[in-house]
Amino acid sequence: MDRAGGMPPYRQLMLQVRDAVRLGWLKPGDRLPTAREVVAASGVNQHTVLKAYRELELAGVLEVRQGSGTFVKDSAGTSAGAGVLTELQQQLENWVRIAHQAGLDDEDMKALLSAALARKVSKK
Amino acid sequence: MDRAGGMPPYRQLMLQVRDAVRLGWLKPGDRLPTAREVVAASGVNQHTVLKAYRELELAGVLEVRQGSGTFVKDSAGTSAGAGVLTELQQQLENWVRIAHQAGLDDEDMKALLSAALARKVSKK
Amino acid sequence: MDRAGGMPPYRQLMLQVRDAVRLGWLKPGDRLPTAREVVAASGVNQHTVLKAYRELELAGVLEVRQGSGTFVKDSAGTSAGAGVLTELQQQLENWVRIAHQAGLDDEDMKALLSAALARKVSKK
Amino acid sequence: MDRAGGMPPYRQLMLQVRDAVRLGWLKPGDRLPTAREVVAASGVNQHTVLKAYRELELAGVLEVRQGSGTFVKDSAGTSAGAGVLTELQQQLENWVRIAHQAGLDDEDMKALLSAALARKVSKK
DNA sequence: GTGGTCTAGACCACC
DNA sequence: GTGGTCTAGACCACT
Repeated sequence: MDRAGGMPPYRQLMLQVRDAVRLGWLKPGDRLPTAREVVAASGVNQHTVLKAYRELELAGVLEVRQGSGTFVKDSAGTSAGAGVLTELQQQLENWVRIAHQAGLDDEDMKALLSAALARKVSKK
Repeated sequence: MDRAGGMPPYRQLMLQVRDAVRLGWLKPGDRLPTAREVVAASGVNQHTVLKAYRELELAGVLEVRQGSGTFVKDSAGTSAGAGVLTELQQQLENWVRIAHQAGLDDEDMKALLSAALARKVSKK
Repeated sequence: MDRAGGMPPYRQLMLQVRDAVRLGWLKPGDRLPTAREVVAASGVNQHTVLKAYRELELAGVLEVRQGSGTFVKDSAGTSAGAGVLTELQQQLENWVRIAHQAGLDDEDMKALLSAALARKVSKK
Repeated sequence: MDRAGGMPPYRQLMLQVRDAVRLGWLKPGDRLPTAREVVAASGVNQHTVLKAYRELELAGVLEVRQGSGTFVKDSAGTSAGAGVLTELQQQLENWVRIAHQAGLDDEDMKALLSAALARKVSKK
Protein backbone atom coordinates (compact mmCIF):
# COMPACT_ATOMS: atom_id res chain seq x y z
CA MET A 1 0.00 0.00 0.00
CA ASP A 2 1.40 3.33 -1.12
CA ARG A 3 -0.03 6.07 1.07
CA ALA A 4 1.70 8.96 -0.71
CA GLY A 5 0.74 8.12 -4.27
CA GLY A 6 -2.57 9.93 -4.23
CA MET A 7 -4.32 6.78 -5.40
CA PRO A 8 -7.07 5.60 -3.02
CA PRO A 9 -6.21 2.32 -1.25
CA TYR A 10 -9.24 0.44 -2.58
CA ARG A 11 -8.08 1.25 -6.10
CA GLN A 12 -4.55 0.07 -5.36
CA LEU A 13 -6.02 -3.22 -4.19
CA MET A 14 -8.10 -3.47 -7.36
CA LEU A 15 -5.00 -2.96 -9.50
CA GLN A 16 -3.03 -5.57 -7.60
CA VAL A 17 -5.72 -8.21 -7.97
CA ARG A 18 -6.46 -7.33 -11.58
CA ASP A 19 -2.78 -7.45 -12.49
CA ALA A 20 -2.37 -10.78 -10.70
CA VAL A 21 -5.13 -12.13 -12.91
CA ARG A 22 -3.59 -10.58 -16.02
CA LEU A 23 -0.20 -12.09 -15.26
CA GLY A 24 -1.62 -15.52 -14.56
CA TRP A 25 -0.73 -15.53 -10.86
CA LEU A 26 -4.44 -15.91 -10.17
CA LYS A 27 -6.38 -18.25 -12.42
CA PRO A 28 -10.13 -18.62 -13.03
CA GLY A 29 -11.73 -20.48 -10.14
CA ASP A 30 -9.03 -19.52 -7.64
CA ARG A 31 -10.29 -18.37 -4.26
CA LEU A 32 -9.06 -15.00 -3.06
CA PRO A 33 -7.98 -14.39 0.51
CA THR A 34 -10.81 -13.49 2.86
CA ALA A 35 -11.43 -9.81 3.48
CA ARG A 36 -10.46 -10.39 7.10
CA GLU A 37 -7.22 -12.11 6.07
CA VAL A 38 -6.30 -9.13 3.90
CA VAL A 39 -7.04 -6.87 6.86
CA ALA A 40 -4.75 -8.91 9.09
CA ALA A 41 -1.95 -8.92 6.49
CA SER A 42 -2.10 -5.35 5.19
CA GLY A 43 -3.70 -3.30 7.92
CA VAL A 44 -6.29 -1.60 5.72
CA ASN A 45 -9.88 -1.46 6.83
CA GLN A 46 -12.21 -4.34 6.01
CA HIS A 47 -14.55 -2.01 4.14
CA THR A 48 -11.75 -0.99 1.84
CA VAL A 49 -11.13 -4.61 0.90
CA LEU A 50 -14.83 -5.34 0.41
CA LYS A 51 -15.20 -2.26 -1.78
CA ALA A 52 -12.29 -3.36 -3.96
CA TYR A 53 -13.75 -6.87 -4.29
CA ARG A 54 -17.18 -5.51 -5.06
CA GLU A 55 -15.89 -3.14 -7.76
CA LEU A 56 -13.97 -5.99 -9.35
CA GLU A 57 -17.17 -8.01 -9.31
CA LEU A 58 -18.93 -5.23 -11.22
CA ALA A 59 -15.97 -5.15 -13.61
CA GLY A 60 -16.50 -8.84 -14.32
CA VAL A 61 -13.20 -10.04 -12.84
CA LEU A 62 -14.37 -11.60 -9.57
CA GLU A 63 -17.39 -13.54 -8.42
CA VAL A 64 -18.69 -13.21 -4.87
CA ARG A 65 -20.46 -16.24 -3.40
CA GLN A 66 -22.31 -15.41 -0.21
CA GLY A 67 -20.95 -17.37 2.69
CA SER A 68 -18.21 -19.19 0.80
CA GLY A 69 -15.82 -16.52 -0.40
CA THR A 70 -14.63 -14.52 -3.39
CA PHE A 71 -13.37 -16.23 -6.55
CA VAL A 72 -11.77 -15.35 -9.88
CA LYS A 73 -14.48 -15.51 -12.51
CA ASP A 74 -14.21 -18.24 -15.11
CA SER A 75 -14.59 -15.76 -17.94
CA ALA A 76 -11.67 -13.67 -16.66
CA GLY A 77 -8.11 -14.68 -17.36
CA THR A 78 -4.96 -14.14 -19.28
CA SER A 79 -5.43 -13.17 -22.86
CA ALA A 80 -2.35 -15.05 -24.03
CA GLY A 81 -0.69 -18.41 -23.53
CA ALA A 82 1.68 -18.82 -20.59
CA GLY A 83 4.60 -19.61 -22.88
CA VAL A 84 4.32 -16.44 -24.91
CA LEU A 85 3.84 -14.47 -21.72
CA THR A 86 7.06 -15.62 -20.08
CA GLU A 87 9.01 -14.92 -23.28
CA LEU A 88 7.67 -11.37 -23.47
CA GLN A 89 8.44 -11.01 -19.81
CA GLN A 90 12.10 -12.00 -20.31
CA GLN A 91 12.50 -9.59 -23.21
CA LEU A 92 11.06 -6.80 -21.09
CA GLU A 93 13.34 -7.60 -18.16
CA ASN A 94 16.27 -7.43 -20.54
CA TRP A 95 15.16 -4.02 -21.71
CA VAL A 96 14.66 -2.88 -18.12
CA ARG A 97 18.23 -3.89 -17.29
CA ILE A 98 19.67 -1.89 -20.18
CA ALA A 99 17.52 1.13 -19.41
CA HIS A 100 18.53 0.95 -15.77
CA GLN A 101 22.21 0.96 -16.70
CA ALA A 102 21.58 3.99 -18.92
CA GLY A 103 20.45 5.90 -15.85
CA LEU A 104 16.67 5.73 -16.24
CA ASP A 105 14.58 5.22 -13.15
CA ASP A 106 11.29 3.37 -12.84
CA GLU A 107 9.17 6.40 -13.60
CA ASP A 108 11.19 7.13 -16.73
CA MET A 109 10.47 3.65 -18.02
CA LYS A 110 6.78 3.89 -17.29
CA ALA A 111 6.68 7.18 -19.13
CA LEU A 112 8.42 5.59 -22.12
CA LEU A 113 5.90 2.76 -22.16
CA SER A 114 2.96 5.17 -21.95
CA ALA A 115 4.40 7.14 -24.84
CA ALA A 116 4.92 3.99 -26.90
CA LEU A 117 1.35 2.86 -26.25
CA ALA A 118 -0.04 6.28 -27.13
CA ARG A 119 1.90 6.20 -30.40
CA LYS A 120 0.49 2.77 -31.18
CA VAL A 121 -3.04 4.04 -30.69
CA SER A 122 -2.51 7.04 -32.91
CA LYS A 123 -1.22 4.75 -35.64
CA LYS A 124 -4.50 2.82 -35.68
CA MET B 1 -8.19 13.96 -18.49
CA ASP B 2 -9.54 10.65 -17.25
CA ARG B 3 -12.56 11.30 -15.06
CA ALA B 4 -13.18 7.66 -14.16
CA GLY B 5 -9.64 6.72 -13.18
CA GLY B 6 -9.91 7.77 -9.57
CA MET B 7 -6.74 9.82 -9.86
CA PRO B 8 -7.28 13.49 -8.97
CA PRO B 9 -7.09 15.79 -12.02
CA TYR B 10 -4.30 17.94 -10.62
CA ARG B 11 -2.17 14.80 -10.28
CA GLN B 12 -2.92 13.72 -13.83
CA LEU B 13 -1.71 17.10 -15.01
CA MET B 14 1.47 16.77 -12.93
CA LEU B 15 2.19 13.38 -14.49
CA GLN B 16 1.69 14.66 -18.00
CA VAL B 17 4.08 17.58 -17.51
CA ARG B 18 6.65 15.51 -15.61
CA ASP B 19 6.59 12.78 -18.28
CA ALA B 20 6.99 15.36 -21.03
CA VAL B 21 10.13 16.56 -19.26
CA ARG B 22 11.40 13.01 -18.76
CA LEU B 23 10.92 12.17 -22.43
CA GLY B 24 12.62 15.33 -23.61
CA TRP B 25 9.48 16.86 -25.15
CA LEU B 26 9.93 19.74 -22.74
CA LYS B 27 13.48 20.93 -22.23
CA PRO B 28 14.99 23.17 -19.54
CA GLY B 29 14.04 26.77 -20.19
CA ASP B 30 10.87 25.93 -22.16
CA ARG B 31 7.81 28.00 -21.30
CA LEU B 32 4.65 26.13 -20.32
CA PRO B 33 1.18 27.19 -21.49
CA THR B 34 -0.62 29.71 -19.28
CA ALA B 35 -3.12 28.37 -16.75
CA ARG B 36 -5.88 30.09 -18.73
CA GLU B 37 -4.73 28.42 -21.94
CA VAL B 38 -4.85 25.02 -20.28
CA VAL B 39 -8.33 25.80 -18.98
CA ALA B 40 -9.48 26.78 -22.45
CA ALA B 41 -7.98 23.63 -23.95
CA SER B 42 -8.93 21.02 -21.36
CA GLY B 43 -11.89 22.41 -19.46
CA VAL B 44 -10.52 21.72 -15.99
CA ASN B 45 -10.77 24.35 -13.30
CA GLN B 46 -8.07 27.03 -13.20
CA HIS B 47 -7.30 26.21 -9.56
CA THR B 48 -6.54 22.65 -10.58
CA VAL B 49 -3.94 23.82 -13.11
CA LEU B 50 -2.35 26.25 -10.67
CA LYS B 51 -2.18 23.55 -8.01
CA ALA B 52 -0.41 21.20 -10.42
CA TYR B 53 2.12 23.91 -11.38
CA ARG B 54 2.71 24.81 -7.73
CA GLU B 55 3.32 21.19 -6.74
CA LEU B 56 5.74 20.75 -9.63
CA GLU B 57 7.56 23.89 -8.50
CA LEU B 58 7.93 22.38 -5.04
CA ALA B 59 9.17 19.17 -6.67
CA GLY B 60 11.90 21.14 -8.42
CA VAL B 61 10.65 20.57 -11.95
CA LEU B 62 9.17 23.96 -12.78
CA GLU B 63 10.06 27.54 -12.02
CA VAL B 64 7.47 30.32 -11.78
CA ARG B 65 8.70 33.76 -12.87
CA GLN B 66 6.23 36.42 -11.83
CA GLY B 67 4.77 38.20 -14.82
CA SER B 68 6.46 36.14 -17.50
CA GLY B 69 5.11 32.64 -17.02
CA THR B 70 6.04 29.15 -15.90
CA PHE B 71 9.23 27.48 -17.16
CA VAL B 72 11.01 24.16 -16.97
CA LYS B 73 13.82 24.50 -14.47
CA ASP B 74 17.37 24.31 -15.78
CA SER B 75 18.28 21.59 -13.31
CA ALA B 76 15.40 19.41 -14.48
CA GLY B 77 15.68 17.25 -17.52
CA THR B 78 16.32 13.88 -18.98
CA SER B 79 18.64 11.71 -17.02
CA ALA B 80 20.14 10.14 -20.16
CA GLY B 81 21.49 11.30 -23.49
CA ALA B 82 18.97 11.82 -26.25
CA GLY B 83 20.66 9.22 -28.43
CA VAL B 84 20.38 6.45 -25.87
CA LEU B 85 16.80 7.47 -25.17
CA THR B 86 15.61 7.16 -28.75
CA GLU B 87 17.30 3.77 -29.05
CA LEU B 88 15.57 2.47 -25.93
CA GLN B 89 12.37 3.93 -27.24
CA GLN B 90 12.63 2.04 -30.52
CA GLN B 91 13.38 -1.23 -28.73
CA LEU B 92 10.34 -0.71 -26.53
CA GLU B 93 8.09 0.07 -29.47
CA ASN B 94 9.29 -3.13 -31.06
CA TRP B 95 8.37 -5.05 -27.94
CA VAL B 96 4.97 -3.35 -27.81
CA ARG B 97 4.28 -4.41 -31.37
CA ILE B 98 5.08 -8.05 -30.62
CA ALA B 99 3.06 -8.02 -27.40
CA HIS B 100 0.13 -6.44 -29.22
CA GLN B 101 0.18 -9.17 -31.84
CA ALA B 102 0.22 -11.76 -29.06
CA GLY B 103 -3.12 -10.42 -27.89
CA LEU B 104 -2.02 -8.30 -24.93
CA ASP B 105 -3.76 -4.99 -24.35
CA ASP B 106 -2.27 -1.81 -22.89
CA GLU B 107 -3.08 -2.70 -19.31
CA ASP B 108 -1.48 -6.12 -19.71
CA MET B 109 1.77 -4.49 -20.80
CA LYS B 110 1.73 -1.98 -17.96
CA ALA B 111 1.22 -4.88 -15.56
CA LEU B 112 4.18 -6.71 -17.09
CA LEU B 113 6.39 -3.67 -16.72
CA SER B 114 5.35 -3.16 -13.12
CA ALA B 115 6.14 -6.79 -12.40
CA ALA B 116 9.54 -6.50 -14.07
CA LEU B 117 10.38 -3.36 -12.10
CA ALA B 118 9.29 -4.98 -8.85
CA ARG B 119 11.53 -7.96 -9.58
CA LYS B 120 14.46 -5.65 -10.27
CA VAL B 121 14.00 -3.98 -6.91
CA SER B 122 13.87 -7.27 -5.06
CA LYS B 123 17.14 -8.28 -6.71
CA LYS B 124 18.91 -5.26 -5.25
CA MET C 1 -38.27 4.74 4.53
CA ASP C 2 -39.70 1.36 5.44
CA ARG C 3 -37.56 -0.23 8.14
CA ALA C 4 -39.53 -3.48 8.38
CA GLY C 5 -39.64 -4.39 4.70
CA GLY C 6 -36.32 -6.18 4.64
CA MET C 7 -35.17 -4.00 1.75
CA PRO C 8 -31.95 -2.10 2.50
CA PRO C 9 -32.48 1.68 2.80
CA TYR C 10 -30.07 2.55 0.00
CA ARG C 11 -32.09 0.35 -2.33
CA GLN C 12 -35.34 1.99 -1.27
CA LEU C 13 -33.81 5.34 -2.12
CA MET C 14 -32.69 4.01 -5.50
CA LEU C 15 -36.22 2.83 -6.27
CA GLN C 16 -37.76 6.15 -5.28
CA VAL C 17 -35.43 8.17 -7.49
CA ARG C 18 -35.64 5.73 -10.37
CA ASP C 19 -39.44 5.71 -10.23
CA ALA C 20 -39.52 9.49 -10.05
CA VAL C 21 -37.54 9.54 -13.29
CA ARG C 22 -39.78 6.89 -14.85
CA LEU C 23 -42.93 8.84 -13.96
CA GLY C 24 -41.56 12.10 -15.26
CA TRP C 25 -41.39 13.81 -11.87
CA LEU C 26 -37.68 14.19 -12.44
CA LYS C 27 -36.57 15.15 -15.93
CA PRO C 28 -33.15 14.95 -17.62
CA GLY C 29 -30.94 17.76 -16.39
CA ASP C 30 -32.80 18.20 -13.10
CA ARG C 31 -30.63 18.57 -10.04
CA LEU C 32 -31.31 16.17 -7.19
CA PRO C 33 -31.34 17.26 -3.57
CA THR C 34 -27.93 17.31 -1.92
CA ALA C 35 -26.94 14.25 0.06
CA ARG C 36 -26.94 16.43 3.17
CA GLU C 37 -30.44 17.72 2.39
CA VAL C 38 -31.71 14.17 2.11
CA VAL C 39 -30.05 13.40 5.43
CA ALA C 40 -31.79 16.36 7.05
CA ALA C 41 -35.15 15.40 5.59
CA SER C 42 -35.16 11.63 6.03
CA GLY C 43 -32.72 10.91 8.84
CA VAL C 44 -30.75 8.22 6.98
CA ASN C 45 -26.97 8.35 7.02
CA GLN C 46 -25.14 10.42 4.42
CA HIS C 47 -23.26 7.36 3.19
CA THR C 48 -26.53 5.61 2.47
CA VAL C 49 -27.59 8.47 0.22
CA LEU C 50 -24.23 8.65 -1.52
CA LYS C 51 -24.27 4.91 -2.13
CA ALA C 52 -27.74 5.13 -3.67
CA TYR C 53 -26.66 8.02 -5.91
CA ARG C 54 -23.47 6.22 -6.91
CA GLU C 55 -25.30 3.00 -7.81
CA LEU C 56 -27.76 4.98 -9.92
CA GLU C 57 -24.78 6.59 -11.64
CA LEU C 58 -23.45 3.13 -12.52
CA ALA C 59 -26.94 2.22 -13.73
CA GLY C 60 -26.86 5.18 -16.11
CA VAL C 61 -29.68 7.12 -14.48
CA LEU C 62 -27.77 9.87 -12.70
CA GLU C 63 -24.67 11.92 -13.37
CA VAL C 64 -22.45 13.07 -10.49
CA ARG C 65 -20.51 16.28 -11.02
CA GLN C 66 -17.82 16.85 -8.41
CA GLY C 67 -18.49 19.96 -6.42
CA SER C 68 -21.69 20.97 -8.18
CA GLY C 69 -24.19 18.23 -7.40
CA THR C 70 -26.03 15.21 -8.75
CA PHE C 71 -28.16 15.43 -11.88
CA VAL C 72 -30.54 13.29 -13.92
CA LYS C 73 -28.65 12.10 -16.97
CA ASP C 74 -29.79 13.42 -20.33
CA SER C 75 -30.03 9.92 -21.75
CA ALA C 76 -32.38 8.80 -18.95
CA GLY C 77 -36.03 9.63 -19.04
CA THR C 78 -39.55 8.51 -19.59
CA SER C 79 -40.02 5.96 -22.30
CA ALA C 80 -43.41 7.36 -23.32
CA GLY C 81 -45.02 10.73 -23.97
CA ALA C 82 -46.49 12.58 -21.02
CA GLY C 83 -49.99 12.52 -22.52
CA VAL C 84 -50.11 8.76 -22.90
CA LEU C 85 -48.67 8.38 -19.42
CA THR C 86 -51.35 10.40 -17.67
CA GLU C 87 -54.08 8.53 -19.55
CA LEU C 88 -52.68 5.15 -18.49
CA GLN C 89 -52.37 6.53 -15.01
CA GLN C 90 -56.05 7.49 -14.88
CA GLN C 91 -57.15 4.09 -16.14
CA LEU C 92 -55.02 2.41 -13.47
CA GLU C 93 -56.41 4.62 -10.72
CA ASN C 94 -59.89 3.67 -11.86
CA TRP C 95 -58.98 -0.01 -11.60
CA VAL C 96 -57.43 0.55 -8.18
CA ARG C 97 -60.66 2.11 -6.94
CA ILE C 98 -62.76 -0.84 -8.12
CA ALA C 99 -60.31 -3.36 -6.68
CA HIS C 100 -60.27 -1.49 -3.39
CA GLN C 101 -64.07 -1.61 -3.17
CA ALA C 102 -63.92 -5.34 -3.87
CA GLY C 103 -61.88 -5.77 -0.71
CA LEU C 104 -58.38 -6.11 -2.16
CA ASP C 105 -55.52 -4.46 -0.32
CA ASP C 106 -52.37 -2.95 -1.80
CA GLU C 107 -50.41 -6.18 -1.67
CA ASP C 108 -53.19 -8.05 -3.44
CA MET C 109 -53.04 -5.58 -6.31
CA LYS C 110 -49.27 -5.76 -6.59
CA ALA C 111 -49.55 -9.54 -6.70
CA LEU C 112 -52.14 -9.30 -9.48
CA LEU C 113 -49.87 -7.01 -11.49
CA SER C 114 -46.88 -9.29 -11.02
CA ALA C 115 -48.97 -12.24 -12.19
CA ALA C 116 -50.20 -10.30 -15.22
CA LEU C 117 -46.65 -9.28 -16.16
CA ALA C 118 -45.39 -12.85 -15.75
CA ARG C 119 -48.15 -14.08 -18.03
CA LYS C 120 -47.22 -11.46 -20.63
CA VAL C 121 -43.62 -12.69 -20.61
CA SER C 122 -44.61 -16.32 -21.00
CA LYS C 123 -46.72 -15.36 -24.00
CA LYS C 124 -43.70 -13.91 -25.79
CA MET D 1 -34.83 -16.52 -7.31
CA ASP D 2 -33.34 -13.11 -8.07
CA ARG D 3 -29.77 -12.98 -6.73
CA ALA D 4 -29.14 -9.39 -7.73
CA GLY D 5 -32.30 -7.83 -6.33
CA GLY D 6 -30.94 -7.21 -2.86
CA MET D 7 -33.93 -8.95 -1.33
CA PRO D 8 -32.96 -11.91 0.88
CA PRO D 9 -33.92 -15.28 -0.64
CA TYR D 10 -36.08 -16.36 2.28
CA ARG D 11 -38.16 -13.20 1.79
CA GLN D 12 -38.52 -13.85 -1.92
CA LEU D 13 -39.86 -17.30 -1.09
CA MET D 14 -42.31 -15.79 1.42
CA LEU D 15 -43.62 -13.39 -1.20
CA GLN D 16 -44.10 -16.13 -3.76
CA VAL D 17 -46.10 -18.30 -1.37
CA ARG D 18 -48.10 -15.40 0.03
CA ASP D 19 -48.96 -14.12 -3.47
CA ALA D 20 -49.99 -17.62 -4.55
CA VAL D 21 -52.43 -17.64 -1.64
CA ARG D 22 -53.67 -14.15 -2.46
CA LEU D 23 -54.33 -15.06 -6.08
CA GLY D 24 -56.13 -18.24 -5.20
CA TRP D 25 -53.49 -20.55 -6.71
CA LEU D 26 -53.09 -22.03 -3.24
CA LYS D 27 -56.29 -22.52 -1.27
CA PRO D 28 -56.85 -23.20 2.44
CA GLY D 29 -55.97 -26.80 3.22
CA ASP D 30 -53.57 -27.20 0.28
CA ARG D 31 -50.29 -28.94 1.07
CA LEU D 32 -47.06 -27.14 0.19
CA PRO D 33 -44.05 -28.89 -1.30
CA THR D 34 -41.55 -30.34 1.19
CA ALA D 35 -38.50 -28.26 2.03
CA ARG D 36 -36.35 -30.89 0.35
CA GLU D 37 -38.46 -30.73 -2.79
CA VAL D 38 -38.03 -26.97 -2.92
CA VAL D 39 -34.29 -27.40 -2.45
CA ALA D 40 -34.15 -29.89 -5.31
CA ALA D 41 -36.17 -27.60 -7.56
CA SER D 42 -34.64 -24.22 -6.81
CA GLY D 43 -31.17 -24.90 -5.37
CA VAL D 44 -31.49 -22.62 -2.37
CA ASN D 45 -30.33 -23.80 1.03
CA GLN D 46 -32.76 -25.90 3.06
CA HIS D 47 -32.48 -23.53 6.02
CA THR D 48 -33.70 -20.73 3.78
CA VAL D 49 -36.86 -22.65 2.88
CA LEU D 50 -37.55 -23.62 6.48
CA LYS D 51 -37.07 -20.02 7.60
CA ALA D 52 -39.59 -18.83 5.02
CA TYR D 53 -42.15 -21.45 6.11
CA ARG D 54 -41.62 -20.60 9.79
CA GLU D 55 -42.07 -16.88 9.19
CA LEU D 56 -45.25 -17.52 7.21
CA GLU D 57 -46.53 -19.66 10.08
CA LEU D 58 -45.94 -16.78 12.45
CA ALA D 59 -47.74 -14.51 9.97
CA GLY D 60 -50.78 -16.79 10.14
CA VAL D 61 -50.63 -17.94 6.53
CA LEU D 62 -49.30 -21.47 6.93
CA GLU D 63 -49.78 -24.28 9.41
CA VAL D 64 -47.10 -26.86 10.12
CA ARG D 65 -48.42 -30.30 11.06
CA GLN D 66 -45.65 -32.45 12.44
CA GLY D 67 -45.03 -35.48 10.30
CA SER D 68 -47.53 -34.66 7.58
CA GLY D 69 -46.23 -31.46 6.05
CA THR D 70 -46.98 -27.75 5.69
CA PHE D 71 -50.46 -26.54 4.78
CA VAL D 72 -52.27 -23.33 3.94
CA LYS D 73 -54.21 -22.29 7.01
CA ASP D 74 -57.99 -22.35 6.82
CA SER D 75 -58.27 -18.76 7.96
CA ALA D 76 -55.95 -17.59 5.19
CA GLY D 77 -57.16 -16.98 1.70
CA THR D 78 -58.37 -14.56 -0.87
CA SER D 79 -60.20 -11.58 0.46
CA ALA D 80 -62.59 -11.49 -2.51
CA GLY D 81 -64.75 -13.88 -4.48
CA ALA D 82 -63.11 -15.79 -7.28
CA GLY D 83 -65.47 -14.30 -9.84
CA VAL D 84 -64.61 -10.72 -9.00
CA LEU D 85 -60.94 -11.62 -8.93
CA THR D 86 -60.82 -13.04 -12.45
CA GLU D 87 -62.70 -10.02 -13.76
CA LEU D 88 -60.23 -7.61 -12.16
CA GLN D 89 -57.46 -9.77 -13.49
CA GLN D 90 -58.73 -9.51 -17.06
CA GLN D 91 -59.10 -5.74 -16.81
CA LEU D 92 -55.54 -5.49 -15.55
CA GLU D 93 -54.18 -7.67 -18.33
CA ASN D 94 -55.94 -5.44 -20.80
CA TRP D 95 -54.28 -2.41 -19.25
CA VAL D 96 -50.91 -4.15 -19.29
CA ARG D 97 -51.28 -4.85 -23.00
CA ILE D 98 -52.02 -1.20 -23.77
CA ALA D 99 -49.19 0.04 -21.57
CA HIS D 100 -46.80 -2.42 -23.21
CA GLN D 101 -47.74 -1.15 -26.66
CA ALA D 102 -47.13 2.41 -25.44
CA GLY D 103 -43.53 1.45 -24.74
CA LEU D 104 -43.64 0.98 -20.98
CA ASP D 105 -41.63 -1.86 -19.47
CA ASP D 106 -42.49 -3.92 -16.39
CA GLU D 107 -40.76 -1.60 -13.99
CA ASP D 108 -42.58 1.41 -15.42
CA MET D 109 -45.91 -0.28 -14.73
CA LYS D 110 -44.97 -1.24 -11.19
CA ALA D 111 -43.95 2.36 -10.59
CA LEU D 112 -47.31 3.57 -11.92
CA LEU D 113 -49.17 1.18 -9.61
CA SER D 114 -47.13 2.25 -6.61
CA ALA D 115 -47.88 5.88 -7.42
CA ALA D 116 -51.59 5.15 -7.79
CA LEU D 117 -51.68 3.30 -4.47
CA ALA D 118 -49.81 6.10 -2.73
CA ARG D 119 -52.31 8.62 -4.09
CA LYS D 120 -55.21 6.49 -2.84
CA VAL D 121 -53.72 6.48 0.65
CA SER D 122 -53.25 10.22 0.71
CA LYS D 123 -56.91 10.65 -0.28
CA LYS D 124 -58.05 8.73 2.79
C1' DG E 1 -20.35 23.62 0.14
C1' DT E 2 -20.20 19.70 -3.30
C1' DG E 3 -19.35 14.60 -3.60
C1' DG E 4 -15.80 10.91 -2.21
C1' DT E 5 -12.91 8.12 0.82
C1' DC E 6 -11.09 6.02 5.21
C1' DT E 7 -11.72 4.22 9.62
C1' DA E 8 -14.37 2.00 13.35
C1' DG E 9 -17.73 -0.94 15.40
C1' DA E 10 -22.10 -3.20 15.26
C1' DC E 11 -25.62 -6.12 13.29
C1' DC E 12 -27.67 -9.16 9.58
C1' DA E 13 -28.24 -12.86 5.94
C1' DC E 14 -26.29 -16.88 4.13
C1' DC E 15 -23.61 -21.36 4.10
C1' DG F 1 -17.16 -17.85 9.33
C1' DT F 2 -18.53 -15.74 4.76
C1' DG F 3 -19.75 -11.26 2.52
C1' DG F 4 -23.01 -7.10 3.12
C1' DT F 5 -25.15 -3.05 5.26
C1' DC F 6 -25.82 0.86 8.60
C1' DT F 7 -24.11 4.39 11.41
C1' DA F 8 -20.69 7.85 12.89
C1' DG F 9 -17.11 11.21 12.42
C1' DA F 10 -13.09 12.89 10.15
C1' DC F 11 -10.45 14.38 6.20
C1' DC F 12 -9.71 15.28 1.14
C1' DA F 13 -10.43 16.95 -3.76
C1' DC F 14 -13.03 19.86 -6.59
C1' DT F 15 -16.16 24.02 -7.91
